[in-house]
Order: sequence, then structure tokens, then C-alpha cells
Amino acid sequence: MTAHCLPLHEIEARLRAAGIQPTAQRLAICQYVLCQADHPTAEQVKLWVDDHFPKISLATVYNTLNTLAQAGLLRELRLSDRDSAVYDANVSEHFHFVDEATGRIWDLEPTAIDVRPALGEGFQVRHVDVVLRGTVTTPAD
Amino acid sequence: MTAHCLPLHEIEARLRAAGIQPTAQRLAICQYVLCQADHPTAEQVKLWVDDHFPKISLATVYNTLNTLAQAGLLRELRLSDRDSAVYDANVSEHFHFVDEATGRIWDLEPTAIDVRPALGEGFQVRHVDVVLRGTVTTPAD
DNA sequence: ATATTTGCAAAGCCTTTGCAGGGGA
DNA sequence: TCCCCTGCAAAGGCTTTGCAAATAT
Repeated sequence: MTAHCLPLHEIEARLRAAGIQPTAQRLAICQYVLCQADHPTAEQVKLWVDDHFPKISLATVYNTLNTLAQAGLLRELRLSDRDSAVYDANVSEHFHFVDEATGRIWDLEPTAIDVRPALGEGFQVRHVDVVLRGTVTTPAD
Repeated sequence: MTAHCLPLHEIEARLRAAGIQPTAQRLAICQYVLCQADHPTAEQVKLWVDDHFPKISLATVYNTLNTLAQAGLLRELRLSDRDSAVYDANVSEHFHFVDEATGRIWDLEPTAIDVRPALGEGFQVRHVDVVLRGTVTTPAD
């Protein structure tokens, strides 16, 4: 739920730039995942695409999501207490807040959390995953 | 890998205190998981117990680990890039560092990281998960 | 005696893979 | 034409579940 909808040709350009053939199925998936969806699961992507594209298989959905993630256009997110992965169109560094009641996921700007690992020597940090869990009383954002 | 080995009767007492029957299988599992193991998977627990107990089923291993986790004696940990869960005898609040080369997991004392969520109003944080990933050049701990 | 627990096998869930057919370059 | 992509179904890996036998209180 990063974003403003991208025009189709812009999505197409992005795929090409990443060396990914902009097939009809991939474009359909991208329209949803890159623009409209809010941390959807593969199943949710499938459901949406089923309503907007004649025929697509779940395998293709998975394959496409993996391809996009590998190309850096999408981020796969696996949460401890969730059985299925979700996909995040926000690929810049950020953290997550999970509403324990609804399961809704919010993106947190990196400035919202100060992670300063004071590790022993020899530890080189390449990646930081932060997931906050709790409740939200105001439905705004 | 919290710990010094607990004597058997101490483990037994802990189980009783948690309202868990200290059966032979559970005691065997606890000896490994609470004392000797370092973030093992269920499969690893099974392997160890197979060498120290006549007969145990994988289902019982899973059930026991779940029981222990539910009782707060153990913490189940699911990492994004790992297909199977690992179990942590350290149940106090702490974070994790994953060596991307070896997969080894290190516990980080909570003071090692300063997480200060600057969230909007209405957000109540109940839990913070932090996983650092990177490399370790010195094998010390 | 009654309630738990175990073992085994089967099922479940999410995800990946193999392969033949189809579409794009 | 040639290669990549898709669909389908089957397989795969991890974990849970159902049920009868065994065990604990």
C-alpha cells in the first residue's frame, strides 16, 4: 500500500528494465501488487487477479511473485505467527507493525525506530528486520 | 544455549510448576532443549532424543515443544529465510543475530539494540522482534 | 478408575517443481 | 524458429491431527 496507481506502461517499463517479460499475467499481478494491495498473500493476489484476468494458476502467481521479489520490485515478508508469506511493494528499508487483533500490517519509516546494535567485534550487520506487534486504537494512517 | 545444565529434578519441578506432566519423553526433550541445545529445530531435537531415549515420535516432539512454548518455558522462533522453526531456551526479552554464512543464531541482550518506536498515537506496542543478519569473522561469543 | 500422553499414520497447508502446450521475440 | 512462460497436477517440507494403546495420578 505504498502507492498511487502506476499507469500500465510504467509497470511494463519497470518489468522490462528488470529484464522481466511483461506478460499479461505478470502485468495483471503487478497492477494489484505494486499499486493497490496492502501486504497481500499469494492467495489474495490470486483472488484479485481471478477477477481481472481470464485465467491464471496459483503456480504462476507464486512464480511471478518470486520473480518480482528476486528482481527487487517486491519484498517477500514472512511473519512468525503467519503461515503464509505476504508481499510488500515498499522495497525501501523500513520496518513493520502488526496489529495483533486484525493482522493488518503497517509500514514504519526507518526513522521511527532506532536500531543501534552494540555487538562484539567481528559481527557485521547486513540486514535488520524489525517487527513490532501490538494494538491500534485509532484506525487512521 | 542459555545455560548450565539443570539437574533432572529441577527440570521436573519446572514442568510441574507449569502444570505439565513430567513424562519421560518430555524430560528427555527438556534436557536437550533447555540445557544443551543451541536454537535447535524439531528435527534436531528428535535426532538427539533418539540417542538418549528408547522411543519417541516426531509428533510427540512437536507436541512437547508446543506445550513448552505455550507454558513459557521455551520460545518458538520462525525466521524468514528458514523453513523450519527453531526453539530458544532463553525466554527473557532479547533479539537475534543470524550468521548468513552458517545459519548460526546468536542471542543479543536487549541492551544491544535500542528500539524506540516513534509511532503515531493509538499504536500500542506489546512485542518487539528484532533479527539482525550478517556475518561473523570471529567465532567467539 | 479417570484423565493425559504417546505413537503411528494420515492429513493439512503453503510453496515449488516437472512437463507439455502456448505465446512472445 | 526458438526460447520463455503458463497451466495443471503432482510432489515436497514442515507441522498438526485422529485414534487406539499405553501411562500417569
